Amino acid sequence: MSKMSATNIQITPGDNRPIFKQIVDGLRLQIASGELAVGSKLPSVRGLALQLTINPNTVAKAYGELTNQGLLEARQGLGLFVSEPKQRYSKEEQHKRLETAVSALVNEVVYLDYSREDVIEAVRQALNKIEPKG
Amino acid sequence: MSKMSATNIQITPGDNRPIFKQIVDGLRLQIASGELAVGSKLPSVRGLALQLTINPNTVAKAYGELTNQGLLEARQGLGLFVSEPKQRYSKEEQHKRLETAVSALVNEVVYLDYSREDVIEAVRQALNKIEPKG
DNA sequence: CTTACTGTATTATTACAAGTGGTACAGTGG
DNA sequence: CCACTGTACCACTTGTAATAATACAGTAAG
Repeated sequence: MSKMSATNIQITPGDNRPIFKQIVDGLRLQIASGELAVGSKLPSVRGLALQLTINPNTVAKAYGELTNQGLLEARQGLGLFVSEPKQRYSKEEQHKRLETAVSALVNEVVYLDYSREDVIEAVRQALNKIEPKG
Repeated sequence: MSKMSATNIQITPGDNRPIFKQIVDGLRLQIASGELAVGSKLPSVRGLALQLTINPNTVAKAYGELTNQGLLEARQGLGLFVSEPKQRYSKEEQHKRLETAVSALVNEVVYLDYSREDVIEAVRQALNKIEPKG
């Protein structure tokens, strides 16, 4: 009963993001949506690397990133666990990140044949998928 | 009367995007908003490089990217001009790009202390800024 | 024709990120 | 002790970003 950690992380070769980034993003979403509950244990660095057939260092890099972000906590010798999310950005930093992310979105879709409402609706649906009670 | 091309492109050192990407994004937005009208001439590769104190090759790379995207057209020996925007993505490609862009946004803001409505409102305002009659 | 401007292409070099591979170490639990 | 954890290195390869220096064909004006 020790193999409770089978996160549905998928590495898609067609993705333009680096592997470690795909892992970070994937886990962030799973944690945000509650699919990965607070306190649950993650697959080991070597285990997930074996499962995804990638290098353990790549997994470690992703885990380290998430640990720095405060989403994971390590218990020495035991493994990594999902921790209580805590806000570590200042008001200004948060605003800047929101603006940057929004600008990136607008830049991407500005020449797509979608109306403003189409884009906004897509954002709304994506947000609703993540945390039904956000 | 030949110096009509003073695009307000700015290279911010704090930006995590590469220089050529900043130029591409900046020009895309200026063209989309009409700030750079169709048919207007762009600063020369060497001129803009001098103005931004960057390498001409970097400007050429950005211009080449925009030309590939169909936003610019070169008239041999004369310079680059903003061309009529033409859609070159399939329905599926457009949908994929929208979804990818939206996912990236959601990933960025999911742990920021903003409500769904806050995020959507930020997107709406950013879209309104771009093309008032989109 | 000459000169000076356009975009474009090529080659070289430097710097850095991403990924793989291997090794090592401290802490934990059987 | 032994097998498992995360973490930290080091070396190597690959690809991208940026700078630098040329070179070439087309255009316009003198």
